[in-house]
Amino acid sequence: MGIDRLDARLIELLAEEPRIGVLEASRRLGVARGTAQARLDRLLAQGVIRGFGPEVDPAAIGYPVTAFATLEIKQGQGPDVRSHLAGVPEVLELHTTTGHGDMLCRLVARSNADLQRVIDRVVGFEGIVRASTTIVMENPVPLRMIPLVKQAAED
Amino acid sequence: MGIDRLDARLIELLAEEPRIGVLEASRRLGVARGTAQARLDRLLAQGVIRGFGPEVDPAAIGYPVTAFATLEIKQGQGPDVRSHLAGVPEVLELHTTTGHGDMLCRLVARSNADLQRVIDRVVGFEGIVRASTTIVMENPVPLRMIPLVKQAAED
DNA sequence: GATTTGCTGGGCAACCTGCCTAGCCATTCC
DNA sequence: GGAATGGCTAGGCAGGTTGCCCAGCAAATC
Repeated sequence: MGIDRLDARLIELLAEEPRIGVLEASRRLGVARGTAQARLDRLLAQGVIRGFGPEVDPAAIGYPVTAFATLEIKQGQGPDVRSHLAGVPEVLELHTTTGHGDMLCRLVARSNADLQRVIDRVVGFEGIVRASTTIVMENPVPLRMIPLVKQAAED
Repeated sequence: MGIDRLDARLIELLAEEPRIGVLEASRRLGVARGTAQARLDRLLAQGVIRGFGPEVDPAAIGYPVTAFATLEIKQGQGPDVRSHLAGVPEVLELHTTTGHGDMLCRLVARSNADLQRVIDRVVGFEGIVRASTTIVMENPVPLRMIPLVKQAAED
């Protein structure tokens, strides 16, 4: 039910050069095509690989500013706040966290000035008590899974 | 240099069904294959689409716990802390933020108990003054770009 | 010892990709 | 006005890939 070294190498390979396809991957891994095919099918079936969606860079479409906002929610307003935030395109993701009924969300904006508009829209909602925002300056480690995948394969 | 409606629909289509390929996409969009091809090439060249890497679900490979840690860094230790964190597989991403020389990082762990080990490893480094961690309970809005892409197309 | 599971190596038709051509149309430039 | 440019359509072609199938084999399991 876990993941082995072959799986990890497959994922790694696909992460580096997503366009190669199963056949080429099997060649590089030194296994039969059927094997690579079967592994990939299994990884998809198990949900290890969710899909191969295009990774869009918000900066490249005019949203170079990223920020994280911590929201304090009024008791029992969780569901409403969620659907409100889900309706804001600039909210890229939303997590509910431990603590004071808090949420953490990732925002993007067209500029620092525009961020104000986004934040106003985010917090302009009955049920959000308080919000604190931190702006991202750099992203030294962009979202990555490969090191984790490698580690997971050692079991 | 921006993005138009056709681009947005293309991205949307590829996000929903990444395996369809250019030909099928062009059919569904009602344009010639060459057009879809050219659009996709341009999106890739411009960096709007970074790639089509596999989206791996950490939970499915044994890391169901997600947390965010805010780190306070000692003056001038930024670069060292970065490379330290880059070496920890459980650190999925790292941002430097405004404020007190802070960083924000996303962590995963095998369990709540295991999270302690991860945090110890993260903060067990000369240069990190303080760390505060919040555990993610739910993820009502998983990372998404489509709404933003649609909005960006309206310009 | 018998069965199951996973891998290999190969084959086949259908399909897609990368690349190219030619014509068309609208916008832009001289 | 007239020409050039850029983006789209429509089609063709060779080569590679996919999806699917089979038989043989080895190791692990019962």
